[in-house]
Amino acid sequence: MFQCVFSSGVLQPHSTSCLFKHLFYHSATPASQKQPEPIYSKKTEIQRQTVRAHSVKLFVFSALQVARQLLLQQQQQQQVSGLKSPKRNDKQPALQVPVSVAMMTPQVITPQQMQQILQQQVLSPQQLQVLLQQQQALMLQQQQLQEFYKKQQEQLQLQLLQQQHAGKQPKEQQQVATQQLAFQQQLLQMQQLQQQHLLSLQRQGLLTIQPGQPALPLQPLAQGMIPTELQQLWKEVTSAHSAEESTGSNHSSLDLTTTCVSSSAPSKTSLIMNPHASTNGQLSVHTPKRESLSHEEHPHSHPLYGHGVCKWPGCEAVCEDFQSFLKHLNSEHALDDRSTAQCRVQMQVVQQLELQLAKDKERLQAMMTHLHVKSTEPKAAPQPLNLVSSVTLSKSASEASPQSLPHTPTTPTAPITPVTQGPSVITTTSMHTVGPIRRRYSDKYNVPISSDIAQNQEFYKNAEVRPPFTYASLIRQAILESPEKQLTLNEIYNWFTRMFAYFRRNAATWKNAVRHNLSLHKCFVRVENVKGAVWTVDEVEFQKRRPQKISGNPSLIKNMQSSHAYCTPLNAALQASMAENSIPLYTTASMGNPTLGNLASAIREELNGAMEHTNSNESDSSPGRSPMQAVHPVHVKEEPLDPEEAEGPLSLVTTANHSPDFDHDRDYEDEPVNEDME
DNA sequence: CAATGCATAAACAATC
DNA sequence: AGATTGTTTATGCATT
Repeated sequence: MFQCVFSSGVLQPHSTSCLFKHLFYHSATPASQKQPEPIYSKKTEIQRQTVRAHSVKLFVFSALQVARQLLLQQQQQQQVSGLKSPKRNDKQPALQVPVSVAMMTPQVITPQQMQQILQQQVLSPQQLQVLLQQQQALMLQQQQLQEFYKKQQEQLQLQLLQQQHAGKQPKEQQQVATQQLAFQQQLLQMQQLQQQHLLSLQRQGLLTIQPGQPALPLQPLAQGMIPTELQQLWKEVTSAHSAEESTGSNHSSLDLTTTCVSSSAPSKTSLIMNPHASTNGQLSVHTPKRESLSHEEHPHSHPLYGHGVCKWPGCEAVCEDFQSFLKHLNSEHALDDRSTAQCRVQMQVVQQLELQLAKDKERLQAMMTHLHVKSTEPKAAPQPLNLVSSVTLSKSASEASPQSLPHTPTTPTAPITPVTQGPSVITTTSMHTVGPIRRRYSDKYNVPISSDIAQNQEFYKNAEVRPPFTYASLIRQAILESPEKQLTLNEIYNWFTRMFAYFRRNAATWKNAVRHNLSLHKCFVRVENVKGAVWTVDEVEFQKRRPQKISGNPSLIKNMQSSHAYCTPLNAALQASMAENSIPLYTTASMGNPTLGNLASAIREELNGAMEHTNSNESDSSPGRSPMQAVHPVHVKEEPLDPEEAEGPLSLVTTANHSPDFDHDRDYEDEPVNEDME
């Protein structure tokens, strides 16, 4: 199915966003895989046999998940990503641009992942919240499942013991184990959902890590894929597993234990670990000897002991103190077939997870590599003109974070490179307070605003990226889009907030600017109406105001159009979560979607002097109709990040004081702004 | 370096 | 009276 996805299209060489759009377009079907139902449906039939398998597995899963999280966090810390994020375009299937097979490495991305990525790119805070909620729901489900199974397990444990006493032999146990495995698969799926979800979030984080430093593209990521801890963990598990495998099934427990005990390296004995252990990269044994050692080294931090209970899968026995826990461990979880079976199951689970993780990493890497290459290669911008970089950074921003300057890497080697320095940490707060920033729009380059907005509508709506147009242009656009070609001031406000996420904060600032522009420019004519006053546009004046400069330079236009696309909106929630994890994250204020505007319409509009407003719907419904792209292989210039990201906390502080409306971010958050235009 | 364009801030008045 | 709308001035930055 997935291959079908990638084999179905022809891709514009330049557009990462197109790729994502396309992928997203095809991702609807795979989404069904996310349904946890199968687990439930099968659980009843298997549960009787699944004594501890699930709990063991869950246990290991949680450990591995933590490990994976650690891994991903470390990846982020390495500031690798060079990925730009595509815009989410689920509402505009018409905009889907086919992806060429050549561009893709079909095996690297699963539909699920793709969809998740797509769904989570350019997330608005609301979207992310939903996702997080979903994840929480998943986790909740799992918890409930776990509890349920533990109950079942207690009963089954009794049965099992009875069976054993009654002379049941390993053979039957193996059968049980097999079924346990089957059940594990189910739970594994669920776990994978969570993991992928997490992974996606982390990817998002990766993607949001922004360029600015040409020299550090993907290598760090590739090399840093596997944190030391995880690698070690892997090694441990693998070696242990192989050790176990090498022994007869009947004696595996003994051998396994022997291996553990005899292991000289403390870190070589951990078969079961809890999240804490994995997080710390500490490995410990569950054998008595090892425990004592572990205890000495890390007092009361036994992987199998936490919150006063035994963490042995399916046990949960309450242990007053660590000593009693050790006693309990030695007495209840001594070497026997049961413990051995649990270990085996666990190892298999771990291996599966490792495989899955490896695959995911591979895919991620391939994706990033692919995107990196793609975005890099087409860049042939004749001039360093870039829309975003043309934006003026505020003084404070520049001073505060010189490295964060969104300068366009016009070199082919530095496309979407992550910024590894500069404002290393941008807090959620700072992200939200992108506040009054002085920046220059590229409006002067005459990018056809209507087509740009139309093409990137979803992007602008969700990403807090400042549209690369002047207030005057935006106001004009708002007015022209209205049926009556006239709007009240409030309607103009609403258009701004509705069309651009960016204008959902710092209302006082930009509203003032809007009013200022309306009054200042002759092209805006105030007309007294029955209900009050409306604003109209005097196109002649407007055209006077903006000399047409670049009609003849398509590449410039292209650059303009694509430039702002590579910025990724910082996901507030994501950032918050990262902040919670103390992950130094440098993110951008915007996430990009390189939706290249429809150049044809762009040029047309350009030539027409934008006199005749192009219907935005028109461009919406014609995805790949850009002749210009065909004629001129699009050169996507690696545009710099939105300067906002470069702003950094300092800028925030400096501007915050000036902004009377500084803290009114939510002014428009939930405000329905649909009165006009509809 | 000056001119220009734009963003931002703010004072102020008129109106709702 | 307070909020909104509209005008105007000032300032700073970037581009030309």
